Amino acid sequence: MSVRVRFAPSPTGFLHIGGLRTALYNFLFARHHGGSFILRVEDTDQERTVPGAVENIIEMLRWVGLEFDEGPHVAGPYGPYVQSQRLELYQQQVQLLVERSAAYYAFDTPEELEHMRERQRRAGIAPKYDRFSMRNSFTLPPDEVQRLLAEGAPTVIRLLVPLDQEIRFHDIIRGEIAVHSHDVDDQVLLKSDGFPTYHLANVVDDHFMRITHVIRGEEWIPSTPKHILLYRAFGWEPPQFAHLPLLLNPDRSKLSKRHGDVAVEDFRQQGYFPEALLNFVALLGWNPTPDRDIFTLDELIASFELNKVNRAPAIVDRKKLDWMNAQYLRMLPVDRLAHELQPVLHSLNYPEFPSEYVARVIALLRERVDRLPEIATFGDYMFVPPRHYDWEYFRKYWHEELPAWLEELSAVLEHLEPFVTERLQQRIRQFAEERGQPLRALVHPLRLILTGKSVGAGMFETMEVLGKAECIRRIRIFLTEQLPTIAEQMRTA
RNA sequence: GGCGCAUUCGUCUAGGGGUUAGGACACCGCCCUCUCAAGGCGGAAACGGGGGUUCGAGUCCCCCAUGCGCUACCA
Repeated sequence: MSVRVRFAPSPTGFLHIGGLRTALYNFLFARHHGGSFILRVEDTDQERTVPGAVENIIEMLRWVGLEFDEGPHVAGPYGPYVQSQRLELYQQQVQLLVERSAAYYAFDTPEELEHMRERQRRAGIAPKYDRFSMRNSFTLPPDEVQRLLAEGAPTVIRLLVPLDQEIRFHDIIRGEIAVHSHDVDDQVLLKSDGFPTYHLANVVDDHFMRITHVIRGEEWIPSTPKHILLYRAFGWEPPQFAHLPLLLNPDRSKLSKRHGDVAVEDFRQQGYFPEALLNFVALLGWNPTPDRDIFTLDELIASFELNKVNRAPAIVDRKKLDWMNAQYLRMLPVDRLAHELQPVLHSLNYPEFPSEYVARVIALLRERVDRLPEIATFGDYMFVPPRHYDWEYFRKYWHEELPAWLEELSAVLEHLEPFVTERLQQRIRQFAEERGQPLRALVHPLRLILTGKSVGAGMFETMEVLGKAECIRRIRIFLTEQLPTIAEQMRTA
């Protein structure tokens, strides 16, 4: 039987990186075994469903390169893939359970349930549906039950959990897990609005969609016994289970927005590469080989093994993501990067530049930043003349004769051909030596004049990319507009 | 409270009876150097505690502690 797995988000918000990892592991498992990767939308809670959430989830997964084989947007033989479109199926199936006495009707109001829990809390016992004291088909006479049903009174259907039984199941990641039926609640299966709860819909769909492996978050471990009970009651073979460890904030709390960005969309917006984000998230809870950290999707697929996934939760470390993204920034082809940087340059209102030029700037600066968009800000001087100068830096290398040298150097550069790194290096070094100065006495002022900053790529490489005309222009502007006043300050200071 | 899951450097992890407990990020130092990076070299840094089992436990078992999850007509 071929492997079939599903990613089953509820459309209640944006895809966050925990969801991304769950989707990724499902995807890796499916691809590794040549199986199918299915999207199923679990929108059984009318109140919490957020319009547009499904589209966002699909778009984010597509952005990182995870494509589904079946789902609401691609169809498939086991649809519909949206639970709100399968209500009739759940209702039919749960009816079977009632007929087999594996489930029963209950008529309690929310207030009655609240009172029950209040009593239990005061008595110091675990809150759990009390089958024998509430209003349901156990406590009510049959004709009364019939009457309530006929009247259309608010009704739910609950799972009849066996009284004294150990429920056990095997988890691929964690091994045997056992829970006593005492500790399993008579879970609502069909809500009074006719919608199924997660538990019912999940089991029914996994069965009819022929899901072979359920790979989901650890928070589902406590309800898996209910699912096992349902499979038994239906007489179906349960799928295999694998519960993934949680992803945590740096303070070990459950991943949340309050601790920074968690939505995949946020990372995209900040200029992280999809490859880097996916690579990073893949290594939270699993690693293909301990000797390196950078893997292609194909490599991840080839080495993925569910039973090698860790059991302990993992903390999301932004620093490592930054490092990983930087690795990709250095190895991705510059023409792609240039293409992606153009919109950023545009949004910053920089003039238009040919991709050829943008590519050269990227090659020049990519080792100095973590994310592509930073090139536009860190290297702003490659696109517009410096507007601010780091005078502190300038002061450090100030020399009485600097104004004169700059005049002379400007003339020298005018005649330098070709205007390339090696020639610049050689000529400026010679220029400094002729004046009994170390190279840095010229390079630093030049850097300030050309870039406004104290940091950046190699000066000669930078000059070559900037081009002769622009270099000379910036020196001339500096000489006439900045130097007269600044020189005066330097002398008096 | 009950039930469940988990526990190796600060973080991600390798390890599955015999290891100087390895790698990566971050951190510190040195080298390189026109600055900043990158890179190279080096450093500091971990098996939560207690009992067992065994000739021998990070590795197996039990207890405790701690953390997290679940405990809805949410998923």
